[in-house]
Amino acid sequence: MFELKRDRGNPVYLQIQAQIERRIASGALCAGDVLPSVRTLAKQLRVNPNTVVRAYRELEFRDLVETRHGEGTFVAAGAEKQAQPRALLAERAREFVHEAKELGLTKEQALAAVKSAWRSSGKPGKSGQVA
Amino acid sequence: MFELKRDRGNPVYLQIQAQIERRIASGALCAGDVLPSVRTLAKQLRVNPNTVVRAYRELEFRDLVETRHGEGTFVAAGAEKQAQPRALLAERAREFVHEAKELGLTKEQALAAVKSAWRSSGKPGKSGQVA
DNA sequence: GACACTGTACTAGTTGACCAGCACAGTAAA
DNA sequence: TTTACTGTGCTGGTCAACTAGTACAGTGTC
Repeated sequence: MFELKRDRGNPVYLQIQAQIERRIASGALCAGDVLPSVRTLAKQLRVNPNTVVRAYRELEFRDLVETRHGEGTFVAAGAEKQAQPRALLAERAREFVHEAKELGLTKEQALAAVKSAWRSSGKPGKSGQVA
Repeated sequence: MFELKRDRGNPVYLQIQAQIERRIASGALCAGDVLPSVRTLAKQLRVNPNTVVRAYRELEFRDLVETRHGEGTFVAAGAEKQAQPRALLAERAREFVHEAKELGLTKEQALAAVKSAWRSSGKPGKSGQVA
């Protein structure tokens, strides 16, 4: 059974995504397993089907699931291997957040640090130093 | 001289904030130094004074600068010590981004991981909301 | 007091993220 | 073919983040 916490800044589609991801990483969902249809899950969670679609789509983008029009959505082959490094990254994220909180940063500031790092890592040409 | 890159997802006020912070961390700006007035800097960067105000306000919240109504904005005493751990965090952010990119994540997914970690991390009071 | 500077506060427009509503299209079994 | 399921695509509403416009208020010098 899937569960949601409805509050802003905690998008539903990301929660759905994360829950499926965890089940794949833990082995509760295996390659070939069928996921609830978008309508079924949407009804269960009392959200719009499109919200579930969005979660499924991102999982598909990362090759964790496979959707077949008219048939359903399935756990992809090799999904577990995809999901595990993700779990590792979640651990890194927790470490980063821990340090940020110790410095008294707000969530926005922590996110800004990541965004900034993302930009400057993208273009190894110049290091973003301005002064 | 301050510089901006105008693109979405890279808020101007955060860029201003980051540049001032770097100058403090590097010693280019010292305690007591006066910063450009909000209007001066706004004119120079071709943005609205309020955008500069927002940057200054967040820096003030973190005790990096001190604003005095009618006088100006100054680098706060002890600002350098505040700025240096921040630079360390930027390093952590870079490491995190590096790993995320190796996993083939998009920026949005990496940010989602941080957001998720932020939520699930302890809720010690609240995280110093600014606005 | 007049003036030129400084920061402050309120309001509004633009944009994007998120979610919902609804119609459309593919698949499979009776 | 019909029916009941499946996913897809388009559109619009709501909300928050970001930025701008404009008026207000404090400080210092003449």
